[in-house]
Parts: sequence; structure tokens; C-alpha cells
Amino acid sequence: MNLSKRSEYALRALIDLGIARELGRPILQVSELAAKEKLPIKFLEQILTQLRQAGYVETKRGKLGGYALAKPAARIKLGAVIRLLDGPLAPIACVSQSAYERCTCPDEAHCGLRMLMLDVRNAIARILDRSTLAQIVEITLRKMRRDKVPVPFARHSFGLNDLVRLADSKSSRS
Amino acid sequence: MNLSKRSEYALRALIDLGIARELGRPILQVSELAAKEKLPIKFLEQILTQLRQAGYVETKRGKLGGYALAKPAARIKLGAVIRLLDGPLAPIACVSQSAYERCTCPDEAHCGLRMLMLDVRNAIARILDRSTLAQIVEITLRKMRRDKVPVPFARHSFGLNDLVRLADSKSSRS
DNA sequence: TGCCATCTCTACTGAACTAGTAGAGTTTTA
DNA sequence: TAAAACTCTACTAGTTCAGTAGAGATGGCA
Repeated sequence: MNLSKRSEYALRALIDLGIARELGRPILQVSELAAKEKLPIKFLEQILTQLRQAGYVETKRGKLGGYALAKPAARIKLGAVIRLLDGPLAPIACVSQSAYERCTCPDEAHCGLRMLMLDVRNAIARILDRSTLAQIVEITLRKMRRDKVPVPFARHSFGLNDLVRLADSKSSRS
Repeated sequence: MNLSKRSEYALRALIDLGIARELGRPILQVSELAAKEKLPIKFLEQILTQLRQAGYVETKRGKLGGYALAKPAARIKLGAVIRLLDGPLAPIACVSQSAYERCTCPDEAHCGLRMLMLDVRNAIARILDRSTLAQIVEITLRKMRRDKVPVPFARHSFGLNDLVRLADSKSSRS
């Protein structure tokens, strides 16, 4: 019943992109994402490429480039993301909707194991196919604000980039 | 979200043993189990050994030996069997009850991914930790009888063993 | 007693998968 | 034009999966 690291990192990255957009920073760089989640940068890059090819994110190349969500967070279903990276949600192929395969049991209609696993698969799919990135982002932000935890990617939380930008604007004005 | 073959075969075997006991045949041989489910016999043997060590089945060695459930089917929780063979039910370690491990995210309490996966883990556990072998066996048998499908391991479905026994009893009477 | 069917235990293995690493190449901006 | 980003392809060490193999122990029966 494992979620692979690929899927885990993909979801973390999407959630971060969702949060950042919500806070007015639509584009994040791989290095930022990797740093925040402490992920190997090259591996994350690969995953983001996969997400781009599937239409979840879009990229801006060159200096000041980065990744952004390619569609509204409300239209990104988390189940679909996991299916993309990890394959079917179902514990065994004979109860998969997206990748059904007959199993070796003589009579599916009277297979106890199958009935059980169908329940499990439906329970998983009910959660994952209903929840959208927008929901997760919203809940996360609400919780953080309620608990007065500093929100990541916020404009007002100054990072190195902000300092640089500030210095630039000052020097150009002088 | 995969169930390994190990777990799958273990559950199939347990269900078969449960059905067989219900029909008055408490002991089955590996060869019978393997034949019915079309599983590699040596692999199944390994799995049954594991089930024995964990106290789910007991064995009778020697001629006419075989495997039987070691406790009432109502006391065998399917979640526990899967945990034994496949490890924790949770998709990621930071939401596992049985094998919790901290993950790399800075703040678990405000991790969106964690909230989602906690939901998934609970949904899975709710099903698997509540359902017992007895339930599965009962449902399976009821369905089979309702649909008039021949029930496996039944005494009245004559196999080689029955013929032998019949021949024996006849010759002893004559 | 000896035979044979059964379970037991340990070791091995090929294939696939996982979680990366490496590095040269392309694009864009300042 | 240099630097900072993304892009693409290839490679890999380690682990897991799904078995296979075979010698050994045990118990029932003739």
C-alpha cells in the first residue's frame, strides 16, 4: 500500500506551487522547491518534467525561469497525479478501474479476496479522486494561519531573492 | 498502493482454509491449496510457513498432514495478515500507526500531504482491521450457494481422496 | 521396520523497480 | 555574452519481488 517517493515528491511540489500561486508567486524554481522540501534537485527535476508532459505544470526557461501550475488547482485531482506516477490505485489488478486485468482465480464473482480489495480500492479512490489540489492548498493555508505559523513562499517573508531585488532597486534609484 | 503476491496468496490460502473448515475439512494440503488457486507450490509453502510462525495456521506433518487454521476465523483480522507480510498499511511512514517514522517535511502538523495520506490510511485500515476471515468466508459461501455455484472443498464434491476412502471402507466391510 | 507422502529449512537467483546521480545541451534574461 | 535557469539522455547501486531448488525431518501405514 505504498506511495512511491516519486508520487510523494510530485504531490509536495504541486502543493507548494499551489500555495505559492495563492500567495502571489506563480513561478518557483526547482532549487526553491528542492530546498524547501529537502529533496534531491535532479530527481525532482525529472519528476517535474513528467508533470509538465502530463500538463500539470508549465515552465519558463532561462534566467528567472521556473515552474508554475498549468491549470487551476481546483482542476487537479490528486488521484490522477498518483496514477500518472505510480500506476493504478487498486491493490490488485482485478479491481482496478483504470487498468483492469483478470486474475488467476477461477470465478471473480465469487472471490472473497476480490470483494475485499474492491472495497479497499473504492475507499482509496473515493478520497483521492475527489480531493483536488485547491482543497489541500486551502486547508493547509487555513491551518497555518490559524496556528500563526509562518507561511512559506509569502512575499513578505524575505529571502535572498528579495534582498537582491531590494538592493537592485535601491542602487538603480540612486 | 499495491498488495504483494505474498499477501495475496496468503489471504487466498486463509480463505480456502476457512471455507474448508466450514465444510468439515479442517486440514488441507499445500498441494490442494496450490492446485485450487493455481499458485507455485514451493512459494506457497514459504508463505504458509510464515503464517504458521505468526500463529495463523498450524500444521500436521507426515502422511495425511497439511495445514489448518490455528484459531477461530472470527479472530483473524485481515489487516494484521497484510501487515505481517507486506508491512504497514499506510501509504507513507509518517501516517503509519504500526510503524511511524518522521518524514522530511518541516512541520507535520501543517503538512497537506500528510493530512491527505492520513485520510487514505484510515480508510484502508478501517476496512482491513475490521474485517475478519470469518466474515469473508461467510459472505463467499453465501454468494456461492445463492448463485448455485459448486462449493470447493465440500465433502460431497468427490475428489481422489473421497474415492480412496470409499474404496477403503467398502473393502473393509466386505 | 521400511516406505512414502507430507511438511521444514536454508540458500540461491533473474528480473524489475526504486531512488537517485551525472553531465552535456538549450533557452532566456540582464 | 555570461549566468542562471530548464531539458534530455544515460547510467547505476541497491533493494524487492516472485519465485526455484534441494536436502532434511516427521509421521502414518503396510
